[in-house]
Amino acid sequence: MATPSTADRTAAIPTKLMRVSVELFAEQGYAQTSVQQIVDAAGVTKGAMYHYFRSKDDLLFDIYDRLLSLQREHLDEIVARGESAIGTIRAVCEDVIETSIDGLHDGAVFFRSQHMLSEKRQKEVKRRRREYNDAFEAILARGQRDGVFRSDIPPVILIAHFFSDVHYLAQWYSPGGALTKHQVAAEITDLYLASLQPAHN
Amino acid sequence: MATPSTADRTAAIPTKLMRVSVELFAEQGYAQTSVQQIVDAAGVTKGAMYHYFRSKDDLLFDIYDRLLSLQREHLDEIVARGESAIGTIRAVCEDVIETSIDGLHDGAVFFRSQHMLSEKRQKEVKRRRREYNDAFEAILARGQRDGVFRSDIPPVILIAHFFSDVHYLAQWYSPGGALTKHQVAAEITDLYLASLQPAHN
DNA sequence: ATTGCCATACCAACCAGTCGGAATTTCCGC
DNA sequence: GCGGAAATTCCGACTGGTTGGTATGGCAAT
Repeated sequence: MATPSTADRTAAIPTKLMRVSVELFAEQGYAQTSVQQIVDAAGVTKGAMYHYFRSKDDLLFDIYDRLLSLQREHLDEIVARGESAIGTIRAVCEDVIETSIDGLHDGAVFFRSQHMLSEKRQKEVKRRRREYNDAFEAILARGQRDGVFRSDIPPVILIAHFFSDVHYLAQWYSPGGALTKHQVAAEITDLYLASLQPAHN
Repeated sequence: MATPSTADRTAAIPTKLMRVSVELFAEQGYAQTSVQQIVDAAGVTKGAMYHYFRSKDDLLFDIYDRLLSLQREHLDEIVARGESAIGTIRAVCEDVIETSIDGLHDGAVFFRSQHMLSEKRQKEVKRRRREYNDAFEAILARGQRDGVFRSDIPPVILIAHFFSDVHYLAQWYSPGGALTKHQVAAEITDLYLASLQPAHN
């Protein structure tokens, strides 16, 4: 049959809604995007949307949930490899950047629309981000014990110095440009690792 | 007299409105802040606000205008000193960070609410930011010619690597914490300069 | 016939911006 | 320095339009 099965259809609509809403949120911002726009762009009606999502807020939170889960998953996998501190940091750094480029839209929404979430969900997002931070800090600390990372700068600054690049990506990187994501990931990682080196005497 | 002079009064209300609106925008976001909230917090009414500002948009743009002008001014002053490329970059870097910390609220609004501005004003903001970028890039290029900065990484990445830290500041830095702004400025600048160093052989 | 899926019509809430006018200050001729 | 007209500053009720969310009902499948 030409028509998709029921299971495909019911799965297709929520997916379509999420894809479309991310794009619109990234382009226009969460507040500037009306539910009507979303459902129009997705080719359905409000009835369908409110059947699958309890609120517009849910649509936004799902973006966060997806990204947070994905990054956490990747981090755990890389740490589990048991490489050296430098190797681990390099792998994490490159992976996060490439992943962020793959989902540039998500990233843009992520960093701009936190305060649009309900108090409760903001807390949730913060908690999971802190978890990620802590895991990252642990790798840094290991490198410092091993003497391969500088210890003269507070960890909080070292961490911020890394995440700032990831945040900023959506502000300047354009997939159509001259730089491939692998290049960007490798080069930013290089810069970061260079700044982590202990002072040479 | 106990009552302030006329000149003070007429200047006081727009100033108060701007101060209050920055705080509210930073806390709740531009879209989530109603004009009513702003005027209530400022202790005036809508009539007063719409007497001094043509729209809510104006209130937001003024924040951008102020910050953009200030930063540009500082940059020009530092470049005019005619120091070495390294010295200039260091001074610019430290100054931008300290200035950003002084106006953390402004920064938070700045980086989150660009898309709330009218198309025209977004263009204007972009233009002025690009001007700043170009001036910054010129300093980098000079350092590369002098051989004190690495040349194996595209300037656009070098620039992004710097601005990302400034952007991210409002996300993690808290003025009440253990770190002074001078410390933070000096240490982030250190990290940046370390990553700029040519590969040692 | 009952249940999940979705369209259409509708609503109550809210919000940026307006408007007529009141209060106050500034200006100016004398 | 004074009287009053003109201009400025500010008030607050009101409006047109939009929005997130709901209620009702039809349709298809089990």
